[in-house]
Amino acid sequence: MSKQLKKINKRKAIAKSTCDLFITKGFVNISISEIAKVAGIGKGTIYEYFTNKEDIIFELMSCLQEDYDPKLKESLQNSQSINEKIKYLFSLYLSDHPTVKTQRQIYKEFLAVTLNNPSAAIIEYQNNMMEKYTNILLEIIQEGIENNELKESAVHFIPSIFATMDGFFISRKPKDIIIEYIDNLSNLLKKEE
Amino acid sequence: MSKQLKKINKRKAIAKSTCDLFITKGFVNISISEIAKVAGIGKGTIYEYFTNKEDIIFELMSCLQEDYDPKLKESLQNSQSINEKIKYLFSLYLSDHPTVKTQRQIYKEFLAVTLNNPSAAIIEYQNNMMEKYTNILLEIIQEGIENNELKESAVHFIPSIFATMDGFFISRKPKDIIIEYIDNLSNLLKKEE
Amino acid sequence: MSKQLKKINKRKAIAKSTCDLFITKGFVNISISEIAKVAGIGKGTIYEYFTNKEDIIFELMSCLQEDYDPKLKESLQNSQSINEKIKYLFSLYLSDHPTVKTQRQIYKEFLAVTLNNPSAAIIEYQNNMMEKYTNILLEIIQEGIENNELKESAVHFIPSIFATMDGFFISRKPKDIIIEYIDNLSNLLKKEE
Amino acid sequence: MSKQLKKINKRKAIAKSTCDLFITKGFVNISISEIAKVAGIGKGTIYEYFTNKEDIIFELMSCLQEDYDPKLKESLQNSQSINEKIKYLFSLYLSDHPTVKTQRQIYKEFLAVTLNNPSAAIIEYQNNMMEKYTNILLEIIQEGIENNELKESAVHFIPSIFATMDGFFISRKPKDIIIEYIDNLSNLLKKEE
DNA sequence: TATGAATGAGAATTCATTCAT
DNA sequence: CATGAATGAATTCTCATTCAT
Repeated sequence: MSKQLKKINKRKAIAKSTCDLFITKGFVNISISEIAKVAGIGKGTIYEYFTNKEDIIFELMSCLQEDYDPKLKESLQNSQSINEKIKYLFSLYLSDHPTVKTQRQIYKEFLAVTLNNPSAAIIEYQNNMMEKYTNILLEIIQEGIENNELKESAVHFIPSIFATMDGFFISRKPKDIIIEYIDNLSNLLKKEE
Repeated sequence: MSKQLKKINKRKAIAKSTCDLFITKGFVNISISEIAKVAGIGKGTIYEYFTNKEDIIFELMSCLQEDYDPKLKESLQNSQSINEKIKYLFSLYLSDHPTVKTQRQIYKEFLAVTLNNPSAAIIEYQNNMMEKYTNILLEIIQEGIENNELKESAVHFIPSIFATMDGFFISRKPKDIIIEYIDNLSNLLKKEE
Repeated sequence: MSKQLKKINKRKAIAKSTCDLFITKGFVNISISEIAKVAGIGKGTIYEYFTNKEDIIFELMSCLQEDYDPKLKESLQNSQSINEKIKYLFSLYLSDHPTVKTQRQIYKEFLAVTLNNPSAAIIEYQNNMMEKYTNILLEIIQEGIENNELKESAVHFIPSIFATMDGFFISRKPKDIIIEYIDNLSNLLKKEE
Repeated sequence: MSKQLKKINKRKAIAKSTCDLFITKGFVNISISEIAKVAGIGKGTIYEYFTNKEDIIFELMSCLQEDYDPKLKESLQNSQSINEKIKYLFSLYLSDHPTVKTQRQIYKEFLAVTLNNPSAAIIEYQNNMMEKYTNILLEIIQEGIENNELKESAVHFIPSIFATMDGFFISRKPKDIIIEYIDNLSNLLKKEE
């Protein structure tokens, strides 16, 4: 393994080891000392791999996506219906699977950080992430339109859907409200025959 | 003026005086010392009127709503169409009026605080606020249904619309995206003839 | 009632009203605000009657003695044996009577203050108090010697007995240890026949 | 020197460096800033070695005992008579040696802290300390009994003697009073022939 | 490369006391 | 007389970051 790869892997390992801590105490209430402790390394070593505290949660977000995305891709490929695909795409907001719940909580911490310190880098990161998932949704919906399952206007709702998810999410709406919303929107966008 | 009223008014005055500071630097980056300075009072005096820093932004939110709500009510009463009413209701997210822009930025700070410290009190405050505006939207939409302007299913989208607004908001989507969304949704919910 | 007497009485009343507070929280953990609150007066008014916080606990000590001393005197007069008299004299350290327990706890707070801030005035106050009770003990013991109940050397132990009581007291020794000590010393000082 | 040992030693060094400060101003009147200053370290560094202010005076007490105990042991071993041994045992309360005077004053501060904040940990610490010296006294007295120098009842006075010392101490009784007491008690406990 | 000891600026909060009403 | 609003100095403690080893 090259030196650089080794460094990248350690960076990932450190970030992942902080996961529980972020969830339990929340980003703002965690100190570098605590992070170093759970990572099993020295305080100074943190700064060999990260430029600052925020850098860590971004890496963590990336790691979680690295885990999440292939699974998502697979789920999407195995899905038959549009409905099913959408359900998988939004599993971050809905799933009760422990792994996903963890990812969801980290995402909340991430959102809090982006609100507290909206630096250019953060905004870009956030936009890229949003774009990635939006594109996936776009593909699903376009497929639905091509299959005559969805109205053409469905495409206009793509940018809003993730916004709605985030909105439900930050106001802590229960899962069933979210599902209801997806169902209602699906009905509305379904091609009537 | 009674003593108690005087105290309430001063509390409001202090909260309002911090408005610019919250917008410029953001809640987390402000110290009590700075707040006391812009309020023109001693550090200790802050604690005569507020139990802690968060208390201040809640009071500020309340003050802004106290100013905002009567204007909103008036605007709604003077509006003829449903579209217009909805536009007014969402003006917090859209208006370029300096006062509203200020309110919008404070709302963002407020959201950040709710994400950082989701205490029971905060969640309740947030829920009450959400409920208030949701009820207004409900009235507007029910009126539209009664007037045969909207589909009955429109009522199902009420809980999601504020979520969508918040979602657009926290991901810093530009105004026109938001307007586009409202228009698209309006079209979809419009009763077809 | 003369103006001055009125003032003195109010001073006493304020001091007494703080009694529970001192016991519950301890002198160092109490603020003037709290004192004013339980006294049912304004914060500023405290300074009309006391020069500072310590002044209050001294007044309180005095008040408690004013209540305690006549009762003690009466008990001593009604006692037949020396043993009984000594028991009454040390009731501050021993009694389970609620009133006395209160006095005991206040005495502990008082001791803490004298250790923290051994000003000349405090030391004098403490010495006077000690002298008063020492003299009572002296009388009791001299009576015992005259009655041929006690050895003459008993008189030498007078200064030490209160010290021993205080020592047991500050190291929180249980009541039975203290009683045992008194019994042992009594035996030792008893005139052998 | 191992890292841990280094840390322990620095902890001791810091505690010892504060000694004069505690004596001059008293525990309650000292700030962490002052402590850091006399220790020649940064304010934050204090918290690398101590959990709080009280922790420092406990460490200081321990350090002084570490110095005191071997000397005491030696003195006791070199002593011939019981009287002499007792005198050494109580030297903390009596000696005019500068080192011991310092230890005495720190002990007073320690007592003040125990009265102000009678936490479980403090009480335990205090009890252990008391037990240690009580056991030494017990050995001395038992030896005296075995040698037929002391009455058997002498053993009953062991628990009280340190209490008496502390009592004399906190009411600032002069040395000769304390010596007189020891002499009187010795006489009383001496086996009569 | 890894470390953790050292730090001092800065945080929130408290509080005895004053003084205008 | 009584008050309580106002205060700012002072307090304890935190923490991201640096740097010598």
